[in-house]
Amino acid sequence: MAGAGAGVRSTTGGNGRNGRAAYDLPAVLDIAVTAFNDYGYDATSMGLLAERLGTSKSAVYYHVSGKEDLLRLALERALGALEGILSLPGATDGPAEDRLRFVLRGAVQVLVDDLPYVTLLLRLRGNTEIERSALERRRAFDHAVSRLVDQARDEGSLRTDVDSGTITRLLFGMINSIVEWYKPGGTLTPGRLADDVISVAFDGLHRPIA
Amino acid sequence: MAGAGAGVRSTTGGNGRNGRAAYDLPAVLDIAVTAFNDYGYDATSMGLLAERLGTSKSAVYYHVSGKEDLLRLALERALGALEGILSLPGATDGPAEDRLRFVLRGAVQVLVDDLPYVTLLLRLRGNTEIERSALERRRAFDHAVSRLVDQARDEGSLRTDVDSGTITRLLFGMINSIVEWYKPGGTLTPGRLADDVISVAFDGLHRPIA
DNA sequence: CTCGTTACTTACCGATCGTTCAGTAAAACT
DNA sequence: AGTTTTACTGAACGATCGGTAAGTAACGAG
Repeated sequence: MAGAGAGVRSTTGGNGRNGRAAYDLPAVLDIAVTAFNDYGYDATSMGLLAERLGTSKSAVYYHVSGKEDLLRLALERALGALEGILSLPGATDGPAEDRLRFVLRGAVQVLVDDLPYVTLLLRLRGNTEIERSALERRRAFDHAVSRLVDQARDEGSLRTDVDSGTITRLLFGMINSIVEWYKPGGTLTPGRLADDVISVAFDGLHRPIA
Repeated sequence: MAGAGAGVRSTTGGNGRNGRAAYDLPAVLDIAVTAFNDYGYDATSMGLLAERLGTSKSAVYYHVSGKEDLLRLALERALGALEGILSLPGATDGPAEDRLRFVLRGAVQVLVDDLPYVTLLLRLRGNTEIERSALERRRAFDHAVSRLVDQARDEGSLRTDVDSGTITRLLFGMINSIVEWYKPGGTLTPGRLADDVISVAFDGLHRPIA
């Protein structure tokens, strides 16, 4: 066993089958995603990943088919979490403004829960097929929220003097920026963060009338 | 003269001195920044830049000392434009809320005017010394805006139930997201965009009371 | 113990990266 | 014309990249 790394072995002493104990794939993915966010996907070498895992480059290839496979797995996790929001009852039943609030709150929650994974998703540029298909799914999610904004407008809840596409984009701009500055574990809890985001988005920066 | 590219020569037939006419450095920078944004700084090769310029790789090195030099020049332009806002009279005189509105409007204007340059700045990760020093200047700008938010709060213009740091970050999240979706030349003019941003930021998404 | 399966290790491959260098074409100056 | 200065060309450098091949150590099953 070479290297000075921690050695992220499977916590289960064995896998119930023959052979040596394997590295924990989720742990491998965690380290890969962190590195991708630190240095950028392209600038992160498989050698660096292996070093951080305390193993060799080719050992990584035993678990994943290649660098793009790591990216694909990570993006799947982020997209799955986001898409899951839309199928919850709170996103499908009730007045449009309530559903919009529910989805936005859920998005903040997912952002915080899977911070590095969503960070990776939000920084994609779409230069490979994997990135393009992930971006397409992300656009589908954005579009679903955009429809909620339209419905809330139709129901009279939202202002009509600003284009609804602009509103949706500014909304996502605000929410997505969270991955660039939020540090979990501080005094700002995820729940309070979601409250603040929703409140600022709907009521603005001015002091409340009441 | 090899290559099939456009050949971005200096528009001035000569430079008033000896020797051949040179490539226009600003034009070279434009192409470099566009490529950096398309593929990411690391994934953009000097070979690709040369190809887009209709030149050879080594010809680029006659004008710039290296890849990082291109990054440095580009970031200098973006940061200079942003910092310029803060020294204008509108940013230094008057009530804090007015100054805040002025700076936010100016930031939107700079974002649109120097879109690719600011885009590059906003995507930095800070892995080289050049990136780190640019990020420090960007943080200084952010901090100046944060102080304006604090002053506006002290003057009673802004809500006090949300942390001012959170407010500043959400504000910048909204504004900075513009580089990810705004396409100049459409029906949404820069001035209207700035109006919408300021209006949504201060008054929120709800329909106006009046 | 032996055997089969799993999980690696070391060494290496071709390709591409940023960068350099010696030579040369093109313009202005005399 | 010849000279000087500027702007480039083509080829190559060492380093590093993602990925592979062949051999081996570690385990469970019999």
